[in-house]
Amino acid sequence: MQDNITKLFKAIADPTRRDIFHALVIATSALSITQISNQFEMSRQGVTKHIKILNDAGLVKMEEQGRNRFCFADPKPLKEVNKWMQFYAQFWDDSLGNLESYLDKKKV
Amino acid sequence: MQDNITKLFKAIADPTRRDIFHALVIATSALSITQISNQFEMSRQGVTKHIKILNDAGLVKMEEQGRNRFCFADPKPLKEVNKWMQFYAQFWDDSLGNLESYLDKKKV
DNA sequence: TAATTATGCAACTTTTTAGCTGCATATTAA
DNA sequence: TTAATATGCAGCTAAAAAGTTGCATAATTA
Repeated sequence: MQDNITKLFKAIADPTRRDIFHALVIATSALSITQISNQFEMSRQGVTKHIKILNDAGLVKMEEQGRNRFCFADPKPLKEVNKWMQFYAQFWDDSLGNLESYLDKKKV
Repeated sequence: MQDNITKLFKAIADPTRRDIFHALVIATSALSITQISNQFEMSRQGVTKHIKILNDAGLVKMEEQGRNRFCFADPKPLKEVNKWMQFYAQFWDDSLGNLESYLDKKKV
């Protein structure tokens, strides 16, 4: 299968999933699948699939309560994405200069 | 078509493309398509396609020189990804507390 | 108990993605 | 000029992704 970081990147690469994730992050409480589906012009099963992918990536957690399955966002895994980006951040500005400093460090 | 941020996320969602991008970032000079291809166990045309996607996302720039097309990385667009993540960073640690502070801010 | 509601599972279609091979062409080297 | 090299373009395949509908089932509500 795919490694975790790839799962993460793929999970947030889809605009609908970013929207679902965002809705869960700013929600004041956990939301059931149906509640989430109602916010999107897509079938419930379509939303369910997206949530499964977000869940596999660790970005959404669930809690069953009777016939409801309440979902809530867990942004922590995004730390990994941030970590991945940190390496490239040194090249964002003044890229040549920073590249040189990176190469210097590498030599030492 | 896709919006820029989605192009960016999709570009880095593929592990091969992250590898190609990384190779270009740490390269001491621009590399031709053939030079890049030689570093990967994949056909030149496969690599070319990945580079096109990275180029569309703005992460790779090119410069033609005779029969060569030299490629080099441009990590700047990743700033956008970083910006996207900044919003969620406030929920990484002590997520409930920070969520509340976000909600407080929203109310004001 | 009967009707409603929330959900999962399975099967299917369509689109996108990742990769390939083959061929044409332009540039450079012998 | 001939051979080699670097590349693009087109077309193809296979697998993955995004989304659908239909049906079954468990939990609630009337």
